[in-house]
Amino acid sequence: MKNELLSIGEMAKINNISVSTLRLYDEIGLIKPCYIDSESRYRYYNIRQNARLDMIQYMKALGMELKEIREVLESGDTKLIESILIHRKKQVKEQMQNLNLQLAAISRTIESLERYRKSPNIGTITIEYIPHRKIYSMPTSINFYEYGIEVYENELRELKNSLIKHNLPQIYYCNAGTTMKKKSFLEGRLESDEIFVLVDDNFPESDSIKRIESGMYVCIYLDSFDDEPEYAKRLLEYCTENNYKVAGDYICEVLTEFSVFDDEKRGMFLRLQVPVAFR
Amino acid sequence: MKNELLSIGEMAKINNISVSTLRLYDEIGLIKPCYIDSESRYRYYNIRQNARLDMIQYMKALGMELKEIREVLESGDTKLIESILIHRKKQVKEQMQNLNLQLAAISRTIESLERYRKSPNIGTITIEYIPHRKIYSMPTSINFYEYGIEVYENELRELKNSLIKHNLPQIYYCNAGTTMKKKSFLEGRLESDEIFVLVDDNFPESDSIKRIESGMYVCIYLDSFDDEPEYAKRLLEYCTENNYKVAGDYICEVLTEFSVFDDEKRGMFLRLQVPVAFR
DNA sequence: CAAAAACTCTCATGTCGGTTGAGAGTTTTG
DNA sequence: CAAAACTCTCAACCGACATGAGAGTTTTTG
Repeated sequence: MKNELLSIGEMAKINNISVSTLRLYDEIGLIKPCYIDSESRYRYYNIRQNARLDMIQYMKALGMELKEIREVLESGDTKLIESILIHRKKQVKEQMQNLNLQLAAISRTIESLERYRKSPNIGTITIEYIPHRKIYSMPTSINFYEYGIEVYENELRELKNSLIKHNLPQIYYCNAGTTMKKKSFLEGRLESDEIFVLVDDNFPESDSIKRIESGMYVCIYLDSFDDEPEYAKRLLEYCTENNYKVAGDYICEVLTEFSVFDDEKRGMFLRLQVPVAFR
Repeated sequence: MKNELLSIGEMAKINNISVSTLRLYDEIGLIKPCYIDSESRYRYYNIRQNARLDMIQYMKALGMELKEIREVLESGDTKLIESILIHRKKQVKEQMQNLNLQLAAISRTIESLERYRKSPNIGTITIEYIPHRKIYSMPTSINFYEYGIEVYENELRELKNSLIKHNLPQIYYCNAGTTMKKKSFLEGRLESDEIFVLVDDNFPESDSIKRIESGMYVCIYLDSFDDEPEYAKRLLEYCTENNYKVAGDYICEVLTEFSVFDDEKRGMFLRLQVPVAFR
């Protein structure tokens, strides 16, 4: 081996890159060895080619694709690289936003799991302060209490598609819930009013995004939609017996949902709640 | 088609997913159609299976891999999902850091391109205020001015590997530079002292990371390392003629580098500089 | 100077999360 | 009952490599 020339292994080592990557780069024309032995087909590089390889690695670190890098290297056009970078900048910003949403969602989910593990027994009634929340909601087109779970699932689909249409990250589609008018609840009629998902507090209020005020809520816990009618009744009875004055609409909130156990049912942890006023 | 069953196309549509994705999920066991016609092999889903599909899509939105999702669904273990999520959280945070670095590097590069286009003619001498900078540096093991570009390239490799060893993002490896002691410069001897890369201002100072103070610098612009000796000489002459008192070490800074034009040389834009004191 | 070790070659395959397409068969619609 | 719409399986493709087989080459070692 001549003094000046580096074998592919040496070139790889001094550049912290793998031999196969160098071969790939040769194949796609990113960086060709300066000399190829015509008999053995061995590739040999010149140390000066490091400059080009540095450039390649730098552009890669900027997130450019190999195809783009090749175009830049072929054209030698600084305008081209600039336009690619400006485009890339947008991409990166979007990715960061997505990651932020993901991170928040992951944290929410971990918390939700913790809550699930420490959850009260089914049927427990509590009186809790619940901070304010924001929801993305849609009126239900049918009273799904009168029909089966299929109708509820359809409503859910519509909510999901509506979220997508409104360009809201689909990641919010989880922990859904439904509301019922105070009047219906008090009169013991199960009449669905709205279906919703919780969203970030910093979304501006609008037609579909509204705020549920904080306050004291009487709550009852359960683990299946099937039991909602019965437990809603118990909740109402409890309020009546204890003379709590229902101060707003009824909410059925999904705290945790793991549809992992079988295909047929949503494995859930629910909290039915009504705001109550003291005095 | 029975009332209860959804064809794969219907299932796809109501879930905003493609038919082929559903087939893939079937194949890898994420979600199996509840009924397959034994003659036509057509897949049919139940609307209740949306719950499982929702779960899948949600976990996907959290950045989980399909394999992980399958494991969670198979085991039905909330501990498993939690450990995956905790791990994923770390990943996401790392990714965000990387993206932040990328974004900064992209912006620097775009600026550098702009600067390149508005750069003064070769040989221009300026007197400029240069804000303080931070550098990651290594002493040069040989005086590369005495040897060829190969020796300089070797020093560069060492700097690069040193960066990697110190766990500094490789993205800083760009816009390298070298320094020379004030004494050497004043006596007209070309003796390399250090080789460096610029790093973020918020890195803490250490053995290898130090601060170059802000100040007025006499500078000369050029476009090739080959010309450095000559232009360094001109810089010194200029200082002498104009009675500028050299106040610190000489710096050779790479402002822009595009090794795109050929394999043999670094296509560069350089600024030689010495700090000067006015009294 | 020969044998062993280390290296390199080409070519094929796998990774992930799908998408696209071909060619054949099935269901729905008018 | 024909046409349109749908679905099936199977294979190939994307990007940026990694891995491995089997053959050949170079370098090191004794």
